[in-house]
Amino acid sequence: MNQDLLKKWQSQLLKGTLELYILGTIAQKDRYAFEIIQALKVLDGMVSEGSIYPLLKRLEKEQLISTYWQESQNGPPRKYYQLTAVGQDNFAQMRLEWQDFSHFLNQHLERTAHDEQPSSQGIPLTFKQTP
Amino acid sequence: MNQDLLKKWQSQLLKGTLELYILGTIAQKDRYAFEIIQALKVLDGMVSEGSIYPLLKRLEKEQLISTYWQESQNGPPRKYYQLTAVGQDNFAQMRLEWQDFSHFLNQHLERTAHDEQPSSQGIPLTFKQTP
DNA sequence: TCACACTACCTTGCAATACAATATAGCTTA
DNA sequence: TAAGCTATATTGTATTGCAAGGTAGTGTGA
Repeated sequence: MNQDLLKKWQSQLLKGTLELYILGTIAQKDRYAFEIIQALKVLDGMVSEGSIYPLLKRLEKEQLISTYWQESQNGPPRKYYQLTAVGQDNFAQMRLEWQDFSHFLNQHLERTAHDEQPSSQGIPLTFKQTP
Repeated sequence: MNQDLLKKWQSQLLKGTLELYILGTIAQKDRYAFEIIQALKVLDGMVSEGSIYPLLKRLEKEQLISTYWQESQNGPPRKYYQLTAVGQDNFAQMRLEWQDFSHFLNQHLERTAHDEQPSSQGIPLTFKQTP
């Protein structure tokens, strides 16, 4: 497959989910941006600084996270991020959304895999019918 | 949680995955746009026409799908979409990407759920180290 | 002392994409 | 003729990931 296309698609996959990932990371314990960025470098350059800082800023603006500064033994001081109460709520709900969604898509792909007898009633859908 | 925020996030979740979903749908059997749109209406208005038509156009331009017209018993003629050979390849690969990715994120969230003893080595990462 | 590397922060401009809104037109039925 | 459904399509906007670039503190070796 065209590697450019693939890369473009990967970055599209990140939309939305990157936010969830970061919230999850911070939910574990307080983190500073550079720490997160370093960790994500393992992903073959799928994510870069230019994504993280603006995202963190947005999350702070939306009051899902808050920050505090702390000295470091080796290097400049670090700006730590922590979940607010609202952020925790939000995270929990987004997490459920994600589970529903990924489950939905996986089921759909499952069907694609091994049914060649077309379902007579069109495309079955099972994703959350929340009112 | 703020319902607007949630809705915005849902639409972000779709980025990238909508493409995969559509390819999967067409992989099952040839489809026309309106059929897909109708089916997706079940999703509480998560997806609308304005997303589907441009997407299909893009996929055609990238030669992942091709089209043919066919008369309908009730209404205007329909434009059917089918996967090309390239499209099938692409679909298969995107599907693997998706599986890796969703698995990765689920694992990450899993860790978030029930470890309060912080892993001493920072954030563990297991997502595909493809060369 | 000077240069370099590393840690750490941040901003700007661009590209991709979902979506609301809107437009067009054929077919059916009253 | 008009309404209502089927069906396709386009335009403009907002969101968001990312490459590229910038600032500054700390440590190390020549």
